[in-house]
Amino acid sequence: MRMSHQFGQTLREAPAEAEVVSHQLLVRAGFIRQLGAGIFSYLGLARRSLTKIENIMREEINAIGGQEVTMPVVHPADIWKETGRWHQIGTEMGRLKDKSGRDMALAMTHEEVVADLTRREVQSYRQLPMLVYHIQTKWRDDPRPRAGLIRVREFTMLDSYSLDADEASLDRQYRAHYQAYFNIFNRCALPTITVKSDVGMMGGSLAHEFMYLTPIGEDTLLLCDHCGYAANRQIARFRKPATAAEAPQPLERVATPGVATIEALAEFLGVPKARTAKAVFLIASVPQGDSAVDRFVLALVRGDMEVNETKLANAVKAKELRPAREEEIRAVGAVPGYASPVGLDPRRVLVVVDEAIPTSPNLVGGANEPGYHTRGVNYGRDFTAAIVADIAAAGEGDACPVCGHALRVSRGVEVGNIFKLGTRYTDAMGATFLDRGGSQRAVIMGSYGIGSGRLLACVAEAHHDADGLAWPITVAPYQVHLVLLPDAAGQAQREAEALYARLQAAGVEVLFDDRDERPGVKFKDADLIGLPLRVTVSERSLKQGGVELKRRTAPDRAIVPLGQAVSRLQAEITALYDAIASGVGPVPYPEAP
RNA sequence: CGGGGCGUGGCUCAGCUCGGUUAGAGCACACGGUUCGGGACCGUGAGGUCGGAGGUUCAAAUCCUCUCGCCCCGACCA
Repeated sequence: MRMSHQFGQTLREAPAEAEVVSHQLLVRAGFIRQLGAGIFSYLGLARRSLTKIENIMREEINAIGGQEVTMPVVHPADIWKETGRWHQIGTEMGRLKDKSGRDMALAMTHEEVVADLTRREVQSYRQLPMLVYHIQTKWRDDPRPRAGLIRVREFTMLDSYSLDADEASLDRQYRAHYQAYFNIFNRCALPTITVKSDVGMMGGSLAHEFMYLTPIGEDTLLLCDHCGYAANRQIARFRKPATAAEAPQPLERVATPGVATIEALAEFLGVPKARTAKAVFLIASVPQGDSAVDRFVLALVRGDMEVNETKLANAVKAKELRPAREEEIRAVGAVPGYASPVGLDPRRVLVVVDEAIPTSPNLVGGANEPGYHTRGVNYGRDFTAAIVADIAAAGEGDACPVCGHALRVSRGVEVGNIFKLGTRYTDAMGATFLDRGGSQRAVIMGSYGIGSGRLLACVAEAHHDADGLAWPITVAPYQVHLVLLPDAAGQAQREAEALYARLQAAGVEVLFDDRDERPGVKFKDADLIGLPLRVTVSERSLKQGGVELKRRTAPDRAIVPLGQAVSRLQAEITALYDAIASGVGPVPYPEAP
């Protein structure tokens, strides 16, 4: 490609709205342009990198038995109504009507389409297992797109769907993806870890997320450096410090004027926070049939802990949780700041307590009366809960649920995830097969996804310096940046043109800077675009005996004779590929629960 | 959706508080010249419904109302 005719120019300054470095650099280097909030065009350079990423995805998924298909971006709403997600999913789904007024949906994901295909195509266990995948556009009307390509509304995703006759077979496909995904990320030179994750709107029984650790990440992760436990904060467990067993004390009302927080309460009464109970009020929207009903929830955790809303939502099977408003709290007879489940009407309040509450005797709770608390509150004797579950949030320094060592908090970007879905979609849509014994059963599904644009952005985050991008060769839009610095005699031009032709003939991917620009501009642009290898042809280099070769990530420059330039570049390219290949290999599958 | 911020040539911004000539600068772009290995210099030039609509006023980029868009912070996801 000749830069003189490259569509899209480099920018000296990034647009003011670009905050994260991958966004700034991808825009400045001419990879992407924004059309609207979370909507981007991908120019030539980005397109080439994305194609490389997607081909890596194809190779790895083909290698575990995947068959590439293409499923539609626009769906009749009917299939989404069949699984109930038409109603369960809110504003995030893009909805439209066709000319006849029929409800249509923009694809957010493709479980419904896969299940529909499956019920048409699969009749027998003899056809299973199968794995279909595609690389296709999705639309999710995210409430808050941000950070360039990290979080967008229209995006392209590799998603694969496994179809199995039994759990053991699903498990094999799940594990195959676990490895294949690491291969994909390793081949893109993006360091990732896996964490156990919430199953969210997908449903299902087991899920892992692949995380690129970075402070700009939106997910909070809990990691154990000792045993390797890793989980998204949404579901992270931890060992809760036990409180000493003691005989139940009688209830005692104490005046605590102006003491409305746990901090203040613990200090006022001189008790540890672990001896207090914290009540949090929320309104849960719980699906019921095609609609949802609001439940008033009192969540109770010990004062030394926080409520984890994802865990709580799962415990009450809510699709949505929001904090209760003050008047809603008063309406059930509780008092903000002095609340307690003791004495509340269980018909109006769904009481959910953390699992640590029943084993923590003689807590201090609110008295449901301004300015008063109650000592000696005991679960079972003074109140009970509709649900007892783990609803407390893990945080920095909490004890690892597996080995007890301190957990560490880190931020990460979710670049991929894998789900064991089970039969949620195939049951709903009647995708069944006849098993060996002749009985009809639902196909068991798994779904697995990687966002290609987000992956590209993460690679940019991981590989750049003060001068610009520095692509790993597997993702770089071109392998070689050929820089021509013209001379008066025209020799450099002739040699550069000849080298450009020979490199192309040899199958080397070259970006040829043939523009009429000053050297400084060309070098700055080369660094900004970040191709792995740079070759300069100039009067100076020719005098020194050939062309100048430089790696983007190293300061050294070498003069290579013209006759050896192609073979030397090929050797460099091979070496760069080999270096990345050496980082690809089997990873252990975490067997621990 | 709640909170905050910003919309002025392709990009970065000034001008707005206190209304008043033809709305400015740098970068980028075109032409001429001098330059030519790390984002050159001089000259000339082109390019702007000041996001949009309505209002106040003799007069609006500037004040008011509405509206659209974008960014950031909190509840969701590849």
